[in-house]
Amino acid sequence: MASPKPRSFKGTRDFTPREMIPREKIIDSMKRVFRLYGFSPLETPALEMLSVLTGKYGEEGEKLLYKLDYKNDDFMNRVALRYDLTVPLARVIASHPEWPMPFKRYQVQPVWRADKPQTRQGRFREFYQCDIDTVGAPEGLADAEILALTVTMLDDLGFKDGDKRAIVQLNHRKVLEGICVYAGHPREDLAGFCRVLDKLDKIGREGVVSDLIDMGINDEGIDRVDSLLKLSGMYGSLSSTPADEKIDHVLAILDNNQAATEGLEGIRSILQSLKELGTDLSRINFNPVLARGLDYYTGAVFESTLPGQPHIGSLTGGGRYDKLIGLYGGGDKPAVGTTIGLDRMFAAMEQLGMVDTEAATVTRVLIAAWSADQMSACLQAVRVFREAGVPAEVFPTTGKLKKPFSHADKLNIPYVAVIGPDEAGNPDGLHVSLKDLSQGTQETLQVANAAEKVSSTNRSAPSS
RNA sequence: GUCCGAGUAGUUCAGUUGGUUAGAACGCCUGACUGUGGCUCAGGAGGUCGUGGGUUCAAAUCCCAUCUCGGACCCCA
Repeated sequence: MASPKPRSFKGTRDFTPREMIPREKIIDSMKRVFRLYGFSPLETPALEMLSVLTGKYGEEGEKLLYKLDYKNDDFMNRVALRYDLTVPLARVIASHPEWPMPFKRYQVQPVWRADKPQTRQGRFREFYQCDIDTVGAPEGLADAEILALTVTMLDDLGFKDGDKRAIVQLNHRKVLEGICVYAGHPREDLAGFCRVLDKLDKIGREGVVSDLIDMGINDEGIDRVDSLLKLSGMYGSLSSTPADEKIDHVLAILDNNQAATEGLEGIRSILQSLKELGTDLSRINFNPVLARGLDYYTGAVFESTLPGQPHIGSLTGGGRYDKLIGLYGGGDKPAVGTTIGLDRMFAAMEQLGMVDTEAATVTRVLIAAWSADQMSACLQAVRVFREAGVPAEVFPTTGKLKKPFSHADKLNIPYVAVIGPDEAGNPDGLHVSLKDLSQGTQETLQVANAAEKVSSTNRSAPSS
């Protein structure tokens, strides 16, 4: 019987050590920032009751749910893989009404979506999201903190300058509602209207205008929307206009629309808090036509993209969802948060050459015995390295030293420590011959001194 | 869900109007090197040409089907 070729499910990947090492580094640095802002860790199950997930993501999102087809046909007991981390959070909050508010959590776990994967665009069927949310705080500071954290995070990871510069875009659902009414489009189809506006960066101003005409919006409405498209910041002279000034522009255009006015005031207060938090406001672009797809947003919406890498979708995305938690009973609780797309950021970093994939192992010293007689000396030595905090391992076979050296070279292990009769039998105690593979230099010294030397030299910085 | 393109060694690919035993580079293994990697040199292993059918004296090559992968939409992280 021929065994079938092993392969992984489409849209899922294995992460090799070469990828996991930089990946864990990124996650660690993100978690550190989350904690600095007062967010605490939370995890939820991969499986959710189907009824918890349905009706939250809109028609498009719903199609992407992985529903589990197992023996139970009873709808009430059916199960699906989680689609995001926001809805599970809402469920957790709704089932713990006694928790003190505000509640701030971060969560780093995979989610699953049944759409067509496209690697270059950083889209997969299984991918990691890093969510931060604040529940139980009104619009303002909480929203600003999420944005401040997002900017800090992106800068930390290197998405700061030139073609690597990420831009955070900010808008408010109520502004969109105002624009929809102003264009003369029925409010019931706000979602459809938003979808067209949202395509601005992909199909351009002419594309949006022609789509709006197809929707049945008249000439006057088109002119009105067009005057706002110019303020998107996606192109043209107004792209560098300060947000305050743009808010005034939009306010002047939509001044007798109550929803828009409220939305603009919301944006203004978020920007004020951001300023006081010390965030560089030039990283934030107020874009009155930014829409975003998910149905549950009610207030501010935001996302960050790489204008230099348009094929990669948004790196982060989030917003305020004041009505979602109330759907599970117990009354509404306001909430705001963002998702940081780890895999998409990683894909972008790989394509931009920002990832160091040199190291295939975490081991820093490989210990090799000249002959079987020195094996026990090797075990003694590896213990010394480990106690000094140096990741070390013993090459398991003896024979030609070419093998352990070649192995170390292939995995980019920086040091090899050889123990032969001379080192093991040194009257001053156990010695090793420590070779620095990148320099090609070697010296024989006490094990403890070798461990000291290795732990004091940092791994060389990644070449750019 | 819609529209394109591609499947040949572990990887990236070449392979003429259909014609002997299907090639290269890199990688891998062995040796030159019985206390030492990278560089060099010599040798070696590795392929049912995605799968199934058809045309033909003859198919990696032409035709059909199918599967898989990649890209562009839609949507999103």
